[in-house]
Amino acid sequence: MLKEERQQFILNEVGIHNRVLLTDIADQLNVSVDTVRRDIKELHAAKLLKKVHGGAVSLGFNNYNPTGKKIYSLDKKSQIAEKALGLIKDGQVILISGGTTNLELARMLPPKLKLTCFTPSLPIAVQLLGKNNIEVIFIGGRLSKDSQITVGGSAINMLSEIKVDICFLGTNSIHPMEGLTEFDWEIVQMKKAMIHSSRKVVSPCISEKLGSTQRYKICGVEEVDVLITELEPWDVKLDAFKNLNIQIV
Amino acid sequence: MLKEERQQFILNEVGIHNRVLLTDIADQLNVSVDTVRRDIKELHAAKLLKKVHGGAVSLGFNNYNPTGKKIYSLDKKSQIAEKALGLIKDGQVILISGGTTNLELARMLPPKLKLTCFTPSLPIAVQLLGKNNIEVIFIGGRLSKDSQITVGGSAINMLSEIKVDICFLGTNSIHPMEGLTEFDWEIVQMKKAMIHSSRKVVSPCISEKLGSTQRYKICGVEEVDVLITELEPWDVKLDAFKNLNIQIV
DNA sequence: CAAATATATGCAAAAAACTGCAAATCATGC
DNA sequence: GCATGATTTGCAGTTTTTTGCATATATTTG
Repeated sequence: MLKEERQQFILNEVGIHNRVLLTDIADQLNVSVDTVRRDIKELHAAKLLKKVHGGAVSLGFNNYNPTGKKIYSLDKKSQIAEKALGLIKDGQVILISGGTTNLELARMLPPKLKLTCFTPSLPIAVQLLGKNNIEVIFIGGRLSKDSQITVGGSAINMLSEIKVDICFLGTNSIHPMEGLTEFDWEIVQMKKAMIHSSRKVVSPCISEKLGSTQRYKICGVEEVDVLITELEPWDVKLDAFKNLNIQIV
Repeated sequence: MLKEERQQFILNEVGIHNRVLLTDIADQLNVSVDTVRRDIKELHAAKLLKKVHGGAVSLGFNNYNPTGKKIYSLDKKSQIAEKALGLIKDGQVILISGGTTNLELARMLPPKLKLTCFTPSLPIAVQLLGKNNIEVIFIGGRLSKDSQITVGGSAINMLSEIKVDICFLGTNSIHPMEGLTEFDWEIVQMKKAMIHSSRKVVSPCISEKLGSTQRYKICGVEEVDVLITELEPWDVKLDAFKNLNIQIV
C-alpha cells in the first residue's frame, strides 16, 4: 500500500465523517498507529486536515469546534442525535441544517423510516441520499466552503417557499437571555429563514455551547421549541433554560 | 518490448486504477524495477503522472468520489475531460450537468483556475467544493437517487434564472438525425433547461454512445455547439456528425 | 492526583531510490 | 557487412525513506 493511498483514505474518511480516530484508521488499514500519526502530521502540515489529540478533524468544520480539541464530543453528538431521532415520526417532512451533530443525526436515521428531508448541507445530503426511503430535497444556492452549506438569496428564497414539520437547527451558541447567536452573517440569514419555514424548531446543542454567545443574533430562545443536549435532564447547566417554555430533552 | 509500449501501459494502468506499484508493473512486464523506475521518472517529468515512493499515482489523485460508484471506461472519460478543459477560460461562468465524464472534468479542473460553477450534481458539487478558486452554486431541488442530480420544478426554476458561458451537458445518447435523447423524463426536462440557460453547449460523449437513441428527446443536434469524444478527429465514427455545424474535438 | 491514553523520540530493519557501470541493442554511415 | 556512437537495460553498492517498536514524556479524564 502506497503512502499516498493511506493519506487519501484518511482524507476521505475525514471528508465523510468530519473526524477520524487514529486507532480506527490504523485498524482499518492494518498499519501501526505511528504510521497513521505520521501521515496525519504530514496532512496537517499540508493543511489538508487538522490534527487533534487522538485523531484528526476536517478543516471546514472547525466552526463547530472553536476549541478544536474535543473530538471525543462525537459520543456526545451521537447521544444528542439519538435523542433527536425520538422526535421524528414516520412520514414527516423535516429540515436539517448543517453541522456535525446533524450529520450524526442524518447518519443514524433508520433505513426503514420514510421521510422527506430538506437540507442545505452538502455532507448531509450525501448521507441522506444513501437512504432509500428518504426523499431528499436540496436547498440550492452558493456553497460556503467553510460550513459546506448553501447560503445567499437563492437559498433563502427556496426556504421561503416551504413549510416543514420539524427543523433540526444546528446550534453554535445558545444563551438563556441572548438567544441563538452565530458569527457568520450569511448563516444567520439562513437559520432565520429555516426557523420561519418550520412549525417546530429543535435545537441540538452539546453542553459546551450552552450559555455562550457569538457576534450576530439569530433569534430569541422563545423561538426554539425543543432543546436537546447530551446532559441528564436534572443537570445544573440546564437550570437557566428551565423556565423559558422550552422542552428540554 | 518497446519503451513506448511500456510507458503507455503504465499510463493506462494509472488511468484505470489511479495508482500503480513499481513492483507490480515490473512483474507484469517482465522488466527490472529500475527500468520501470526510469519510465515513471520520465512520465513524471512529462507531467503525465505523479511519481511517489513505491510507484506512481494519477495527477488528479487527491480527489474522491464520495458516492463510491465505479466509473467505467475511465481512461476514455479522462481523455474527453482533458479535451473539455481546453474550452474553459479563467473567470468564466460554467454549468456542469451530472454524469461520470463530467465528474472527471470537475476532478481535473486545475486548482489555480478561477471559475463560477453551477451544478445540479451532488458528487460534482462535492468535488468542486475542494477547489479554493471555484465558487460553487448548487442548483437545488429533489435529488434523484440514481442519477444523483437534482430534478423537478424547483431546480428548473432556478436554472431559468441564470445564463452561463458554457454548459457541459453529460450526454447519454447522441444521434446525427435524432439529436440528444434520454430515458429519464425528469432528466430530459433538466437538460432542456440547462441548454436554455447557456450561451454555448458542449457535449462530452464517449464513442460508444455515438449514434444511439433513447426514449425521450432533449433537443436536436443543432443545439449542440461542441461535441467532444475520445476519438481522433478523422475517425469514421464521427463522419455522420461532420456536416451538422458542430465543432468536433 | 493518578490511571489511562496519546504523543514524541531514537533506533533498527526493510524497502525503495539513486549512482555508476558494463553488456546488449539499435540506428546510422561508410 | 561492419564499425561507430547513442540509447537502453540490468546489476551491484550506497544512500535515503519508510515503518514499527521501545522508551520517555505529555495530555486527558475521572
